[in-house]
Amino acid sequence: MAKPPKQNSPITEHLAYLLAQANREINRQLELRLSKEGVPVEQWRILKVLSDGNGHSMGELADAVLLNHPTLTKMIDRMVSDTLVYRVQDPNDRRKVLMFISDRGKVLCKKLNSLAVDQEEHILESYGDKPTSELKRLLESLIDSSN
Amino acid sequence: MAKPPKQNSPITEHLAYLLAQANREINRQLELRLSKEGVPVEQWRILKVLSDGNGHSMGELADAVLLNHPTLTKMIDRMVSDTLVYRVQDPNDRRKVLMFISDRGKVLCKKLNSLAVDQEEHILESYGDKPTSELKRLLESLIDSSN
DNA sequence: CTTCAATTCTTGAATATTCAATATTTTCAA
DNA sequence: TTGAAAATATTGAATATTCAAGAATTGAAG
Repeated sequence: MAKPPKQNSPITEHLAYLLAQANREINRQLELRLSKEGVPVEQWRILKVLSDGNGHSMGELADAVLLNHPTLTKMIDRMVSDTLVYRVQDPNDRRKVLMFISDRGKVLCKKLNSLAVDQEEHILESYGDKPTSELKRLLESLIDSSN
Repeated sequence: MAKPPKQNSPITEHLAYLLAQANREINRQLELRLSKEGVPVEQWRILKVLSDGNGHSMGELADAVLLNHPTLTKMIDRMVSDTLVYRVQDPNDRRKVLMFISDRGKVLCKKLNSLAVDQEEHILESYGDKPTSELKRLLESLIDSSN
């Protein structure tokens, strides 16, 4: 009797790979739009989180925008130079630094938001309304179940 | 009449963000497993693609494993040093280099595959069978619709 | 109170990635 | 057939990221 061929699944069937591939593609598209304003995706995320007007600590921010602490510190350094955001020492816990968005940052953030909305709309068109919201739902619950 | 507050959707609702977050988390888990063999995820992908025994050009490989050409070149340099893969000039088109997996590479790849399968099983358990295959289906069709 | 461990952020060195330029080979039109 | 354009891979310099260590502050136990 011949062994059944232990068919090893190709890499394209792994969830990790599909996620990486989809992420890469969607990110590439978004990057392309935001490059009109010369801003990397991560900076848009930072501006968007800060645009609630509240102060956010570096740790909080790093989690929210999916960056390591040192990487975030250096990116924030650049954004401070560009006067998009500014640092304030937290008066209640002086180990912490609170980040705020500047007026210039708010103006830029609005432009970026509309570029991003363009993309979302483009996805809705080509991919469909229902699959999009279904995909979002599934991704949220995957993330939940991973904690 | 007060304007309705133009509620700007938080970043956590954007598809691009959800994909990045899910990808980061799943990739982190996979990295953790593969680190048992001291191998980065990208090298596992390379080995897996090459394990069909056929020669693959650098361009083909770069597409398949989601890496830029120069990044791939340098990663392959390391893997050649580790005798996991080797280069052969394509006899039919001498601009190309064909990559092959070595015996050592095959042995390592098998170990890595089972570590990756562990992870997939862990996801199936905590996230569920049906949501997983549904998510895969949606990701594939998103990727399709983006080309 | 004092001291020691934990938390938060930043820094500098090591490592990795990217961009632009280069070298080689092939393709194809004139 | 020749010469210019395209395709393929690599290199080196510029840039970005990461890891490990450091500085400052807080918390909490003795």
